[in-house]
Amino acid sequence: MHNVEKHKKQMNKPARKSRSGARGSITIKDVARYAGVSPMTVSRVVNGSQYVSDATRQTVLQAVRQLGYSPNIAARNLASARGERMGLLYGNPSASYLSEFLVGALDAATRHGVQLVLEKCELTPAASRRAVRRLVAGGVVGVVLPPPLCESAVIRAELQAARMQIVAVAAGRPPADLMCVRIDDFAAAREMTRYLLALGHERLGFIKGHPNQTASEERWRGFVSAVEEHGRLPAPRVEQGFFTFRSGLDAARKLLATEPAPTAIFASNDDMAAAVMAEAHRRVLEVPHDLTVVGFDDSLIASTIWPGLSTIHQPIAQMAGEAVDMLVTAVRGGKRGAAGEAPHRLVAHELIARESAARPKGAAD
Amino acid sequence: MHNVEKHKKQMNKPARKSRSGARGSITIKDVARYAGVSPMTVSRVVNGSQYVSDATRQTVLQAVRQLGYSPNIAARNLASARGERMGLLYGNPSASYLSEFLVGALDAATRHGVQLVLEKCELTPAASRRAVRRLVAGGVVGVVLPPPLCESAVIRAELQAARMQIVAVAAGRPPADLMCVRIDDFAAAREMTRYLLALGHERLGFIKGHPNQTASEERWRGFVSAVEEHGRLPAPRVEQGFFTFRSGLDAARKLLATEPAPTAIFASNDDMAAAVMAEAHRRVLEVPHDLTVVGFDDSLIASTIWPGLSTIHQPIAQMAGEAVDMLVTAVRGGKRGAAGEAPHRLVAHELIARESAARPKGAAD
DNA sequence: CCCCGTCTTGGTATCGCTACCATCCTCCCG
DNA sequence: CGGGAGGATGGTAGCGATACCAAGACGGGG
Repeated sequence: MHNVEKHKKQMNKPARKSRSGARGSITIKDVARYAGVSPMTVSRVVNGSQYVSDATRQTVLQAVRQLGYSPNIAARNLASARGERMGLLYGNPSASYLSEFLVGALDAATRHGVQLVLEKCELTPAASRRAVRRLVAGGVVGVVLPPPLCESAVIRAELQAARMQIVAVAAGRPPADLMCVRIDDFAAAREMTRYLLALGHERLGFIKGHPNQTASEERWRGFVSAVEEHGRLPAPRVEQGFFTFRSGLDAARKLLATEPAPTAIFASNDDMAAAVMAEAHRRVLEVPHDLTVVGFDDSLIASTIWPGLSTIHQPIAQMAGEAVDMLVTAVRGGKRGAAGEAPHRLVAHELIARESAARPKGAAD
Repeated sequence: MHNVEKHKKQMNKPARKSRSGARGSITIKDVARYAGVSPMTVSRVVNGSQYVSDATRQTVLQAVRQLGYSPNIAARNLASARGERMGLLYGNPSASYLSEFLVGALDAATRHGVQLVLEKCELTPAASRRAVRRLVAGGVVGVVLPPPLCESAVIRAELQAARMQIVAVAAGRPPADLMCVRIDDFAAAREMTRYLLALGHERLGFIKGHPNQTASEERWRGFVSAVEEHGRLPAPRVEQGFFTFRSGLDAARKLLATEPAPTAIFASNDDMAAAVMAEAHRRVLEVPHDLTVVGFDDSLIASTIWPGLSTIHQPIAQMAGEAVDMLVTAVRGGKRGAAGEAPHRLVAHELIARESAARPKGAAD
């Protein structure tokens, strides 16, 4: 209070609010008038400039609060040449993935004041071309590429031809010249496998992911790595899957038909893990008592079904947000970096232990 | 071509593109200069005004295409007082629901040039209050309310106190004074039940939805209605569920333990239906040969699992889009309609027949 | 042949904000 | 005690588009 008076910044108290634009909303000028400063100062306060005295800042902040001022993004974007459009090209990842992804991306977009444009795209070259054309027509300057689209060389080529900035998300093993946000699929799969081994499982089954995604191979490598570092195990049973429930069902059928059957099955994603659980039930095997099942992704189904699936969690929303951050930086910085290294960001995954994993039946308790 | 020359609109062909703002992008003025018309005319063409001659329109359109012009949304919003912020308050609907919802909402938002602000909110009064406060602080003027939040009187009250426009989506039986987009849960459930009856099922089981959602009751009423209109059936078995997989599992256990067991079970949503299938498998019942299972919502899980779940599809993205349309209309039209009837929009649902439903075992083929 | 209404088109003034520069004040150092 | 560095503030000029009004062009009725 003292500060305020000393600095002669007193609140004017005009009875009527918002009389300026007649458009109803409060503008920066209203706040300026109310706080007895210039619009520029208000702008500085709102944007966190250091060149404002504390006293003034407080006065302005109070005025903002009292008037319920919120800056007009359109004007702000216009004046500061922000508000670029960013594209989000999505294929058909699982809906739960997309959902979280959207939340994260949209949040970051709002924070940066950029607009997010969604575009759906099949994996065919023709569809890619069409999608990219639509993005270009929409004035999009950068694109976020969630899986599985980030694996498509065609789409990347199309986008690069259109001189778009690209950030791939969650590609297993991305090219070095592509900006990318991802988890370490290798380390995560290794960690999960170690977890199974630590529980005492020795007869392991593994269901691989779709061969056209590099993440599949990374997860497989992680599994193998843990098995090898443990040593002295019977050779694990392996089946090829394609990330779908159906393919998981087929794989599970084969794995459980072998004799002796695995005591733990690690599926490369949750959909397939859920299928393993379904097949186990049909064979009247209790999960986790008779069979341990774990997945990867922590997708919706993992926590929907019962017992809950132990799996690897990716902070999808956070990753999407960082991808947008990265894109904004790249676009604003204008860093068409000399074709060399592009920024890669590795975020932490997390092993979520739910009810689907336990010690094998024979094990000492 | 003749038209063009007659009207003296010839393309100037300045070699260099985009020289104005040095900000890189092409502005309306560039196009105007290139096409030899005034910026206003370009604006009219781009916005589809009727007061432009065909010849001029063509010239301008070509200029737009050649220059790759795309209007600056920020400027447009600023000049035309658009670009309002709309909120999307989401609780924890299934992720797949949210995902589709976001896609539809975001698309509509982009179309209208409004910004979409996401806000997560638990169902407690405190959390609601906080969420609403954040929305207000964010300058949001209208809110879309997907289920289950649209059922919360607390949230509605909070929002109304903040003088927000509200559109509820998919509330089963919404108050008349609330703008709303939904399907006819009653009719849909009746249709599904008739479908089961038409297949020849007579011993039916039904799992109710969460009692705090009006949609649950509507679906139940639809089921009852179809059963009654058919007449002469053994009384259906009914269990209370809560829309979760776990609750479906419990309900299924009870339903399948009765003697004689139902030949068809209608769960009030897909998660519970999936649980019924899981429980059936554990009892070594083949779906659909030994038991028919149907759900409601066509959520992700319905098409993920095998056999695929027959269910009721809601056009979620479309509904979200219409909700945003409605909100924009309400906000721009300033229709604080006299507390009476608010617009309700009923969209068509669709019965999706997948593999989980078939004639009962005993039935003549 | 004039006048007026309708179709087209162009100017001008913002919209709300920030970039940029000018200014003024304060305080420190020689 | 003067000069200068740098903090704090204000003024001005747009950003790129549309709203609104004014003004030509054109054709038909009196």
